[in-house]
Amino acid sequence: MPESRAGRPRSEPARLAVLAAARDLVLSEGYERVSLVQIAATAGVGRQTIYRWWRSKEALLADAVLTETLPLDAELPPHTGDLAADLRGWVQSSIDRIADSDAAALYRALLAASALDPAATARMNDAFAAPLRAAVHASFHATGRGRHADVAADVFIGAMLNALVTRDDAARRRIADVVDVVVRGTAG
Amino acid sequence: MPESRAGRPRSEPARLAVLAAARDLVLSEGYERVSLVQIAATAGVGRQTIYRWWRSKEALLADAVLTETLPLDAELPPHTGDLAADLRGWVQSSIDRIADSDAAALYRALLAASALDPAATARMNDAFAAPLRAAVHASFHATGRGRHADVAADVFIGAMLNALVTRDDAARRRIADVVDVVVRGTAG
Amino acid sequence: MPESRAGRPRSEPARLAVLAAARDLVLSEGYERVSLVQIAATAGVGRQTIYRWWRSKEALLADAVLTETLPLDAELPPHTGDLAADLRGWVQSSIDRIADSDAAALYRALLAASALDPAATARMNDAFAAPLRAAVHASFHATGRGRHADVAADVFIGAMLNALVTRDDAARRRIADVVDVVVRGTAG
Amino acid sequence: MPESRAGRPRSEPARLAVLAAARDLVLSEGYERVSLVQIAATAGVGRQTIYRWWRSKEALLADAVLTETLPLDAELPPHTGDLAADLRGWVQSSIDRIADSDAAALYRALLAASALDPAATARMNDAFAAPLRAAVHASFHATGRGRHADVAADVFIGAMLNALVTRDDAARRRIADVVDVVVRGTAG
DNA sequence: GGCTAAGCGAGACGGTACGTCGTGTCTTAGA
DNA sequence: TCTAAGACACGACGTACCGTCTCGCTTAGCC
Repeated sequence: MPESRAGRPRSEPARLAVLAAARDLVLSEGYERVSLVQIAATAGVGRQTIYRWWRSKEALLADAVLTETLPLDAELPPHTGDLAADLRGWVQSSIDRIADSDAAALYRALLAASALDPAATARMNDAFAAPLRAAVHASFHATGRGRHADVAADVFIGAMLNALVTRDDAARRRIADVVDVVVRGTAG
Repeated sequence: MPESRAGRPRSEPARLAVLAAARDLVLSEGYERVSLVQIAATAGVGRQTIYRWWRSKEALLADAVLTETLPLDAELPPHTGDLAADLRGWVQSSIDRIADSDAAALYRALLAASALDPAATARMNDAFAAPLRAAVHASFHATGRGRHADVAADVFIGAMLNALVTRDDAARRRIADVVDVVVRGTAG
Repeated sequence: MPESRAGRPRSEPARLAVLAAARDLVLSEGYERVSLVQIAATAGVGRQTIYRWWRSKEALLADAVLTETLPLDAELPPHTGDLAADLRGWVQSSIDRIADSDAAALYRALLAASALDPAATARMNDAFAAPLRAAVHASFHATGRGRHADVAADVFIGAMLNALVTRDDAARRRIADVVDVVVRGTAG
Repeated sequence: MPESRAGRPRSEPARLAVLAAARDLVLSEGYERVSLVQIAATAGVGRQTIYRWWRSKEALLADAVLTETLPLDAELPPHTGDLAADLRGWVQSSIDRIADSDAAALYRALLAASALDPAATARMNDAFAAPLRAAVHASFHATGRGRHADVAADVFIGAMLNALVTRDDAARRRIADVVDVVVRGTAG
């Protein structure tokens, strides 16, 4: 029995309460204005317990934001034979899910953290870019556009980032058109 | 009745020293870790002097980052008759100028600030998105693609954001291909 | 002009408010249970201001207790010709002033600090033992008992310490008898 | 029905290790700076074990200090017929034993605890004042000075406290003279 | 040329958050 | 039921920073 450790085990409920409290406070107070004291109080947890799980407030927030933001679907959109329509629906619904929700602030926080911290970038890639890229690869290879898959994924990811960071609803609605342009531009 | 007031005039050299110090410290310490005390000391300036020019640390950093990051060229790329080649060169050189430079950290800081603060978003739009969008509009209208101008601008901006935030050199190099796809996809 | 320093001068009112708050809280909460947060809040002062004046909570409490406890009278008791009566009245009133007052807790705190910290001992000596010793010296030399002055002072100080630390009212009342015994024992 | 309870019996070695560790740490770190964590670690004991024997850190320290400081001899000094000489030797050797030893810090800690906490005062009284007072009573009654016994005990205790708290070697050496003065002052 | 007023560097002010440490309780596995 | 180990809630400590205020001094425009 190698893994049984002495002493009282760490409280997973406490950890989850902290993550939930962090998410709620990022949403209600804003990423930059959350304090550990607030988080601990909201979670009903001692401050030291937070530092037992995370090295710093920064690490906690990175974890909380990543845990509480849903990763994009890596599943292929259902094939109807019409690539443009399939992608359009899938990309549009992805960005809508991100930008419509109350959690848009969490995604923006995730983006900001990534811009400032390479480590956060890697984690955002795992949850965000990589699944999307995989799905696009599958679709594009299935339709003979394999060599354009990475470029297309760049474009979709970029368009989402743009809509997210600018909060520009018009840009968000134009994402369907972006898909059409890319599908046309990668034909043949 | 001139608006010159009595008393000693504000020191422009002090203001510039503050901006330079802010930029240097963002680069050397990181956006989140700069402190006003550091900035004031580095600039050889009293703290109150900074607050005489900017309302808050946040405002100073936004201003410093924006002042010290070069806005994209709003000038139309020189027309050679080959839209794809013109755009490709212009977009690629823009992103290279941003991402190659030591100041990439400043651009990332600007992006992070925009993600967290709508006010910063507006300023970033003025300096970046708007000029780029204007240039694309001009090019696209001149080549009969006017109705696709906004979508194309979305894509170029997005691709740049993606390359910037992910620090992915491969994605950066693919931006030339992005331009080609968009030009093809908006033909006719 | 050697002493004029740059910057805002330190606030003497703030310092005094801190000392008063420290004294009040030692009296109401007990020496061991006072917290700097309480003191700062009671004094209406930022915590950093306290650390600007004192190096630590310990240093503040030592200073506060010493400042707020009245030193013994170093003045000679009025000579009536009856040394025993003069000393008796003076010693008894000294111990009564210490032990009767609400500030007894402050004197006990001072004693405890002295027991634990030689630096505090020196300060207590200045405020407490030295004046008493000086007064006893004067009286004893004036009455031909000079060579017993130090011993007598030891006894009076010790008796006071005993009454103070034991909180024993009977011992306190016996201090008058202590004086008589010493006067008798040092005669001739 | 014996009062032995079911389950594992408490570990007396653990208790003694805790007391020894507490004493050592008071000596090496200082009374105010000892922590339970240190004590437990030094004693090789779990923290809960300490709380099974003592109600609080304070109670442990009081107990440790008292256990590790030798109480004064309550035994009468051997009668030689010369009260002054007998007392002088006994009192002087008592204070020397206290103040010379490495454990002087423990006695001072005990004194400090007594000044701050009435409960500690009671314990100190049991170990120190009461035995000394009993011995003095016996001696004084045996020599017809019974009515001065309490006063004399006050003086001896006080002189010891004074020497202990002030760390003043001269005062310590004068204790022999104190005895002489008291013996003279209580004659007849 | 002196007066007035605002800016200047410096640094203390009240507050708030951070990350660490200590206390006393609780919860594991094991003796 | 005790043991060592260690997590738990709580709260104090000392530091860092923010944005404001207050010194003595400097630097302009206006009388």
